[in-house]
Amino acid sequence: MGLVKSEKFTAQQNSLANFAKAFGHPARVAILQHLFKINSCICGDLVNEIGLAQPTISQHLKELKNIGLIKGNIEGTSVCYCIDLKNWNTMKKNFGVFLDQDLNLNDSCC
Amino acid sequence: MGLVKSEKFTAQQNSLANFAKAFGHPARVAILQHLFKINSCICGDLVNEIGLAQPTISQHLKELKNIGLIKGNIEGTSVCYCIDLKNWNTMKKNFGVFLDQDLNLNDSCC
DNA sequence: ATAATTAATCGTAATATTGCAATAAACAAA
DNA sequence: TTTGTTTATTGCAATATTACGATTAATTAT
Repeated sequence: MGLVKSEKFTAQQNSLANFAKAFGHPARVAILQHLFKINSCICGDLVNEIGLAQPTISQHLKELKNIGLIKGNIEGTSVCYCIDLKNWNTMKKNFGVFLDQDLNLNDSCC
Repeated sequence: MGLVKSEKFTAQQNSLANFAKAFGHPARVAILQHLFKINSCICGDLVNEIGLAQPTISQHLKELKNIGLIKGNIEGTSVCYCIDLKNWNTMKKNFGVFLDQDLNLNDSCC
């Protein structure tokens, strides 16, 4: 009923799904790409860059921050966001294991 | 409005987000893992394996099939599902580029 | 102090997702 | 043909997500 039955799954499965969910919106993909590209931090430029309203971008940033992929530092009246490389690498490793499952597969079937 | 403004983003960003969305539910993660593990095909065993109702599993299978990650062959009264390795590898390559963005990043900031 | 700037939060509308009971469809076995 | 088996579909209820206008909070500039 609109709510995931997480208790049926392992912690790893839930964790992977949650990170995937974070990547499951193009705005969040674009935000992460822009943060990587700029290499240093960014704030409300993302609103101009992406073209969604400020509260919408702010909401996406909050989700990325909640799951730990980015962090934000207050600099005067603006906020400087950047990738949290430590968490990114942990996520990346787990995702890698999932994506490399095909290496154990001899052949397709059916 | 509950509806993504896809036109604001590139085809690549939308594609990546769509694959991520497919991984964004632990049941679909579990289904894919089980298909890889069994190495050959599977059908309604997934219902027993995962513990969600049959229509729910059927719905998740449909989503995975729609995005091209699995394919199903009818075998008498049951359906044999398996990974679509060709599409899996395409997805994997695109995801890899996204995940490897950190390699261009000299240092974190803020 | 007042005004301007920036970002977060609140409230709300529209749409999407999840889950399942009930049913249908397709086939196999008796 | 009738019965059982398996999977898909329909319909619906509950919850989640997306988006944004309006507002608030915090800081800076005048």
